[in-house]
Amino acid sequence: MGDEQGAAPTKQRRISQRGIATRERILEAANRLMFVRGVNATTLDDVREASQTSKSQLYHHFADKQELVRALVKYRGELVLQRERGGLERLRSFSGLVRWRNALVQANSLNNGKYGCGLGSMAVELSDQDEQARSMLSETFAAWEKLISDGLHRMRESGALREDADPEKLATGLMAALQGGYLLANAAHNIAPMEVALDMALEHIKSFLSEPSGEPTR
Amino acid sequence: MGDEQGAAPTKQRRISQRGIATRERILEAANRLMFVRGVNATTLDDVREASQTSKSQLYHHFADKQELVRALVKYRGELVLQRERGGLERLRSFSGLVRWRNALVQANSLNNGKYGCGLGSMAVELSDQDEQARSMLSETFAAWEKLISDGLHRMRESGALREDADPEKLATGLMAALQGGYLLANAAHNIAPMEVALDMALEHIKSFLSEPSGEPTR
DNA sequence: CCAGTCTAGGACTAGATAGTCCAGGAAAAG
DNA sequence: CTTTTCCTGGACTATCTAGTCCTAGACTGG
Repeated sequence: MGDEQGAAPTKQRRISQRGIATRERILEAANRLMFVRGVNATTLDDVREASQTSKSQLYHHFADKQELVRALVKYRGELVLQRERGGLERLRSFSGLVRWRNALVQANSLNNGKYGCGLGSMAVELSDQDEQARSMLSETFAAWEKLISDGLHRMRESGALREDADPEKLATGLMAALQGGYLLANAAHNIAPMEVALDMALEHIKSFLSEPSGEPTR
Repeated sequence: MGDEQGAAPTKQRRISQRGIATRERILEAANRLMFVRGVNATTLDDVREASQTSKSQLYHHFADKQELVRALVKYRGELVLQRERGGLERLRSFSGLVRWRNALVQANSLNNGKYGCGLGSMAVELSDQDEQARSMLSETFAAWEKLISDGLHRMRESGALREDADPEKLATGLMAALQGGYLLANAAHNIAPMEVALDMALEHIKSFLSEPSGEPTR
């Protein structure tokens, strides 16, 4: 992932606190605007205005719009992964997954599912347009899935999950249900499909829980 | 959705075969281009060139780009529903679902999952941009889900599916898995996540099958 | 075959948008 | 305090794109 912002390797730029803050302000504004309007429907002038900066600053910190978008992909990816690490890093039980599900649903129901997943929508918009962005997004999804599958591995090692459970596949299925849920909820302006989808995926995982006493699933 | 092309209601336009063919050619070209590049990244000049028509024809048949896009949403929706009707209308068994799954996977693997679902990608791109397009897409998704849930209802009535199965929820879950699968496959340029996601949803449905043990699934 | 209406072609315009440039100001270095 | 380097502002340009307009040709009904 280590790609520099276009600065020559020999000539190292001094970068001041103010500069860093400006760059951050631009990214933050781009993130906000492009989340609601989409990447292609957001102009640099929109970003400039919302970030209280100027054209030359934009082009000082980012070579062109494509680089800004790529930086945003990275930025948003890190935000999501950081948030998800909080909810998944210590995942050790099925009830932890349920709590994770509830947090996502609640977060998305604040705006009635209106805007979908920040990563998923970028993936749809950019995949056929910017190969580098696509591969970064793909890696981010993989890292996100790994947070889930790591948790499922822990559950399997602790005996909560049966041996024949495949954490990677379960994580992929859960992620697909999540993304599909976001998409349908966004289209319908209704959070329900997202809940149904996540519940399906959780039910599927549940069917791999070890059965200390009770019936298998139902 | 009977909205006229801007013509006054009293004055009805004659429309010739040639005109119909031109309109169709435009829609077909827009469909093709916007499928691979996305709606916003496709210009009217692209459409004009690809359809071998001219600006005035575009604006003769469609009031503006928004109307063209809306017509495309309808057009593509009808295409998908027609295709899906073929695969789902006579669905009566689990193995029918498996065949349906295989057909979708095979169709999408032709281009390595590169372009996702024509409806899903439009939904992501247009939902926050054109309320009317969003609601049409939402209705199309609902109709698609209904094709599935109708099949599941038939399965329940015939006793293949248990009484406690909820066809609507199962259909929503399957649709979400499908859309999420498309999205992840598109981002990864790899069909595998779509297969995993669909298999999860089918497995979930399978868990609601009546159990006279040996139910052949393949 | 004539008139009126529909269809086609493509040049043209207005506006938006990505990207450039340069002058002035702020911050660090000595 | 002076110099150098970096940061900021915003006017400016070239280009792209949606949308308009005018002319010519084709079809249909009488």
